[in-house]
Amino acid sequence: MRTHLCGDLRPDQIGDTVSVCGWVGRRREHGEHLAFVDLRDHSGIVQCVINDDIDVRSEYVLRITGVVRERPEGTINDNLPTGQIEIGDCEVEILRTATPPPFPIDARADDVDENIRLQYRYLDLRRERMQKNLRIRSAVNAAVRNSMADQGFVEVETPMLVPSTPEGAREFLVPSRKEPGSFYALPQSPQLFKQLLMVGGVDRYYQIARCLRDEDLRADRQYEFMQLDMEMSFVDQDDVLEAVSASVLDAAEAVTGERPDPIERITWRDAMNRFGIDKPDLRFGMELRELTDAFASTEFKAFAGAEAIKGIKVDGGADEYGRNQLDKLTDKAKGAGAKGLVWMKAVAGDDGGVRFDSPVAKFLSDDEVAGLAAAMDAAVGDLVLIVADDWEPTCEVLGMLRNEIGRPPVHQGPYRYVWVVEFPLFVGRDKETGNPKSGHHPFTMPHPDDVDKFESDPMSVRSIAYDLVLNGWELGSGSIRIHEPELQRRVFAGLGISDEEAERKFGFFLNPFEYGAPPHGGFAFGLDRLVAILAGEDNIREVIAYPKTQSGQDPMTNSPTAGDPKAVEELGLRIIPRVD
RNA sequence: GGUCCCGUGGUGAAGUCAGGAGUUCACGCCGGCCUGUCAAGCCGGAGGUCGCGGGUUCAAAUCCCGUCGGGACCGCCA
Repeated sequence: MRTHLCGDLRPDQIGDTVSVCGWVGRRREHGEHLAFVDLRDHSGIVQCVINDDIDVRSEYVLRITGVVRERPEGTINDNLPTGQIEIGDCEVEILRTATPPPFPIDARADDVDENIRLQYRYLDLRRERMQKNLRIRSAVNAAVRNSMADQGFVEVETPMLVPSTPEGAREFLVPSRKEPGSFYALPQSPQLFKQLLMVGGVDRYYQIARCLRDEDLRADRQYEFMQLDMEMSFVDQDDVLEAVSASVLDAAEAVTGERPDPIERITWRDAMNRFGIDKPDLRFGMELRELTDAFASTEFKAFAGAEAIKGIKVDGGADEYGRNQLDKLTDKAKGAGAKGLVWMKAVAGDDGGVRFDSPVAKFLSDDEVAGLAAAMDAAVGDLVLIVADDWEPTCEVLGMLRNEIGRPPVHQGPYRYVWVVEFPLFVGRDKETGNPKSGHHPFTMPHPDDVDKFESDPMSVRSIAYDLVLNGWELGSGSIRIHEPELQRRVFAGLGISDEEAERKFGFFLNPFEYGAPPHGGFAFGLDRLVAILAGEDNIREVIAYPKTQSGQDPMTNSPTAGDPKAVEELGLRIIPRVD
């Protein structure tokens, strides 16, 4: 039907008779004998000069055959890639008329209520921004596939109907018709299957896998999302990190044309100490500073005896933050679990040095003030925020404040990838049993140097688990897995899981290891998140063709919908009336 | 489960704090004029249950209560 794409026409084609197909964008009519029509397809727009009085309206679908010609002197449009030429002597074929769209099919729809964009997603997708995002996504998928294939990985599909597993994210359940009362689950990840592929001798597996989790939605979370899922046999952590790095950097290069620097590494403990979070955003400073020593012998009660005292400095923030805003920051800090927040404004002292304006200044000695100014490297006009508490909450609260105050939108600025390694094996404790909980999952390899601390100090045991972080978003995580039973038993013991319980909960998964599980490890990273950041979006819905809203609905199809009573009955289900 | 923000012709906004006739602006739509525009221009016109329900009031887009929908975040996401 067509010889060229609209956006591809250039002065090279001058004199050629071409056919293009697309949608009518803007029209500029000058009476019966002259009209300019911008014809649009996914490649861009081209101006067609129509000398008939043919009636073409917004979003009509046309096939136009005409001659490419140079635009007359003074009518070149530098804002368009096709702006040097136009199509004249146009023969217009209306392939389909159209009712006017509810919103303009151009950048102005960026401001349209997202619900309306999603209701008419097929129109939204016609826009340049969405076309660009879909193509970036496709390029990332292709680059990742190429990269994995180049590295000797084998693409294997795993089932979508899987057994329900006891722990982890809430699953979507699928009722079985043949066995009423029984359910499949949709996979929250292919974890079980990929590790068994290693037992199966696949050696290097990957899959662009759809994962489903019935958890609340966010800017970076959808019910369904895509992961580059991979697993490798006979490897250590470096092998996995290198393989993942290669595919991520290949994908980034495919989109931006520039290969990022090798990805730096930081330990979990350093990340917490310096940034107060396990997914640090390295694009800006404001690092946490250590103040524990500076207040080692303080009389100030809020600081005395605290396990950790740390601060962050807001450059020039003294004037910017009034009492009102400081109160809000304090509320936020308390909301995050802090006992309180100490703020100090650096002002000029009588001796030319720095002293601090603060409600607590009077409790601090001259030595402490000097130590604080030095440790924070505070200059006149700076705002210092200090938290004193146990080590982890101190870090977390300041990390939250650091992000709150200094963090740019996720897509902005340079791309800062970072590996966070040596995550703790256990994180927190179960509210009911008091047992430690797995940081990553129960099959994660403990750090070999820490194995003897299992019983004496379990919470300090590190693991061979790692996250990949980009601009403060967790792209993904992985670990080296436990492949031999004695170590697995010790980890289960640390988690408070007995042999019987382990057999009951995880037997189906671990018993196959008895037939010879190779040492193995793997990783999975979220493609939606990577694509969103590479596309300059701060919301993964913008890079998903048909996303759901925060309440899990699709305004275009109105799903979820009530189940057909017959179908429900056939599944052996009965709907319980909702009680509020 | 919680905190905060938003909902006004097809679209985007102003109006809401401080109640007084569905008022205004831009885009779009319909009709007319117009042979070099590109956010075309000029003239005219149509189009709204101010998300929904209740309350207060002589009077509600505006105040109060509830509810629905959207968004950001906390919880949750081994």
